[in-house]
Amino acid sequence: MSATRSSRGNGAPRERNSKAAADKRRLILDAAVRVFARQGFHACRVSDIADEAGVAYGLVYHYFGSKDEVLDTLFLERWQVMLELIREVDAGPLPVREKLGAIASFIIDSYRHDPDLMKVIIVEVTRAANSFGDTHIDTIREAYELIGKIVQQAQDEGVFKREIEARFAAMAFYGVIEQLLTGWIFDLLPQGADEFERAKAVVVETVCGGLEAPVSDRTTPGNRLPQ
Amino acid sequence: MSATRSSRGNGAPRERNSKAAADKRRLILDAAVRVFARQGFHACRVSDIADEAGVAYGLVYHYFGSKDEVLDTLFLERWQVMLELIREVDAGPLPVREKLGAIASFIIDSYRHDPDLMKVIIVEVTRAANSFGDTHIDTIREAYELIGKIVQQAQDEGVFKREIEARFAAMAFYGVIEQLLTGWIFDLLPQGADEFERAKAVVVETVCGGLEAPVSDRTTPGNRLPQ
DNA sequence: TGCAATGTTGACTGACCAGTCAATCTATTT
DNA sequence: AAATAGATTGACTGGTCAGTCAACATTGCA
Repeated sequence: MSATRSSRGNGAPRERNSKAAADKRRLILDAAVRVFARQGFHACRVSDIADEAGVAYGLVYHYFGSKDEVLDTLFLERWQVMLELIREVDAGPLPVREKLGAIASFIIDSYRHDPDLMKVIIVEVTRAANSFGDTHIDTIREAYELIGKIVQQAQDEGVFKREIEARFAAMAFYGVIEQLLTGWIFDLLPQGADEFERAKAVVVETVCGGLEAPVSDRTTPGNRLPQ
Repeated sequence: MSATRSSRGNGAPRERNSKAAADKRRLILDAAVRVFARQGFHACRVSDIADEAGVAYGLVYHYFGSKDEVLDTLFLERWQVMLELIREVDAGPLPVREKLGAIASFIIDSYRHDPDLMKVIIVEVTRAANSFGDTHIDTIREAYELIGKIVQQAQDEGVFKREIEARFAAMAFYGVIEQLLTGWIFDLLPQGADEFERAKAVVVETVCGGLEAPVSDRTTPGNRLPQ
């Protein structure tokens, strides 16, 4: 399965018909999201994707080097956007609580906006050791590390207590979010605009509540990170 | 893939050679854990399991109805033990923090004792919507609900604040644990006896810290659950 | 000793499906 | 209008693998 990864890095043809071509490519990607979400990556056939997109079987291979590459593309496309968001938040001047709140909001809104895509990313990539998770491990790790950096800074400022290692705290934070999405994906938690908003509050309340230092410690600024 | 689920519910032959037969069965199960952990359920062949166990291909089908049934068995075997532990803890008289601590300890110790098995359960079942996760959803849900019950009780006692719904809190708690295991599985977090112990503290600190009510609210006992 | 009954073997089959490719179509350029 | 290049089609192939089965082995009992 994971043998034939990629081969034609580009995917999208250049000039000329590029507009129409890009549209077809997107059509296939969107169809793939639906099919992967409905049947799972392993259980679906490439022909299911083609059928869902209303194109011929071979066209999938015109735009993508392999079935794997379709999923890779979907994952990277979304994860890069998320990494960018986290980097921006990290660089900004907000207090930790709001930084983490912004990240939680982004991920939960991603789910609200396209639950199928997030389902596919979580189910087929983020948790899939031995297959896609392993392939993209460095990309995934980067998110954890950026969150860890935010926690670290809060610890340096004395807002978060130091007893809990930043790495651990970052995993905890991300874990809570992903588990909430998992709850929605498996239909274990009710969904809806209200629920999503409340979930955002839960993430921040729960995790930050447990990480914050007693008010006294707000002294000792410690050494901030160079940048 | 998920078509031929079960057919011979028993699996273990009865009397007579039952001792030796049970051993062979276990031999196959243990081999399957290693193979599933190493290659993943989808990527491995039944012959890999047979080879790893040092038995003939056909013997796997003597003890199990299908490849799926092997994984089902591994999952259920472990999950039932966990459910029992949670039920005991729930019924006991400990304060919430210790109840949740005991659950976190159990899961983390399960990983320490048999990381391959926990890897398989998390990667192939717990997060696998559309395949095994879907099949076992009710069994999985039960764990979340039992944890929710513990949180609920703490809220009734005024130890945990009521703003965060028990269901959410339970998911958050479990999510933190599973994400830590995921960190170890993907080699994103260092492992070792010390790390595991610290992780237990992190889970309880982080989540309970965020859920506990300010000391004042310890009044209003509210209505306890009937039992 | 002989006869069930269960344990064990591995070659074989039938279905399935990712990926290929030669042919056809469409648009753009000159 | 002819030429070129990319877009689109879908039948076909080659390999893979879950599951079957008929034969052989071992065990316990009568």
